[in-house]
Amino acid sequence: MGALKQRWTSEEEAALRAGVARHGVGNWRMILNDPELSSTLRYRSNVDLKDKWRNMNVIVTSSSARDRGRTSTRRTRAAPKNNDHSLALSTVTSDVDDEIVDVNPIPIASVPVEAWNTSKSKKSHSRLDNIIMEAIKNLNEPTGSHRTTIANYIEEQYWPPSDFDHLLSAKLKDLATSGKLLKVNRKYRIAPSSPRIEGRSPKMMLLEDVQGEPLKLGSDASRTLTRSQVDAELVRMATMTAEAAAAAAAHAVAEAEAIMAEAEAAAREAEAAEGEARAAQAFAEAAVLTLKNRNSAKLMAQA
DNA sequence: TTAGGGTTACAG
DNA sequence: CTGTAACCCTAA
Repeated sequence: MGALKQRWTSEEEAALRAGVARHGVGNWRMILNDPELSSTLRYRSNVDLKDKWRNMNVIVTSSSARDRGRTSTRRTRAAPKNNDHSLALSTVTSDVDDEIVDVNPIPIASVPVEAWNTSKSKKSHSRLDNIIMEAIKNLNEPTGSHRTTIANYIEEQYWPPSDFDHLLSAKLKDLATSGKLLKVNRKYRIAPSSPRIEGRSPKMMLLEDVQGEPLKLGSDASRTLTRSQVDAELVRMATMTAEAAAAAAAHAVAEAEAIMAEAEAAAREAEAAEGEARAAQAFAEAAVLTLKNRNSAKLMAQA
């Protein structure tokens, strides 16, 4: 058969990175079983994953991490010792210069109880806010997620305090009224508005925010239709007829495609540079992957 | 199934 | 020819 060397695409690499970030190094089969990743990696075997991961790391250890491994000394942030694993972000922060990459088979983060405290919330971002946003984002349900689903997700990822459910309800309500979340039919989704950073190189933007909006791939402000509007349309789809929803979905997909292309360009650009640019590339690739999956979800929603 | 050593294909 | 990436083999 076509026994030609099948070179890895950036999508596949992104999927692999995301998979490693999610399930840890060595759990290749688990990565392949991941519903989000299995579609992109469907032509790869667990051995392929292993080999590819080895190759990618060989590159890092032999070329750049040889002298000053201090490449990833950024993103310090006196935050809790809790790794955010929203996308392939943990990969970004941890394995860039390390031969022994993250060994967290299950990304459980023990969050100190104080961190959950909502009493002195700064009105904008609290720890729980970010976790909720991340949960909704990762749950990736096109029509939004129920409170119980969100709670379930968070409980799997963290160790929330016993009164967590109460806190969550309050926070969700809070976020909904403040406009950061949209509540549609008892389901919550990310609100379509998010301030954009402009006039910077894609690399910079990608490296900037980790806590706010992981999928903020800049310069959509320059486009006529922004992602915000796409999201708004998605919300409207919930109350649309099938035809109208299909049209809106097609529109949304087209838009996502443009963003994906942009992310790919950013990834390419990052590739040229060294060190932290690598992190940016990984992030961009992960973003591309996520958008792709979102596309599938959107298409299914209208079927 | 995985880790690691080895081999083949391809690019420079 | 040399280095790299994809692929293969096998012990554990």
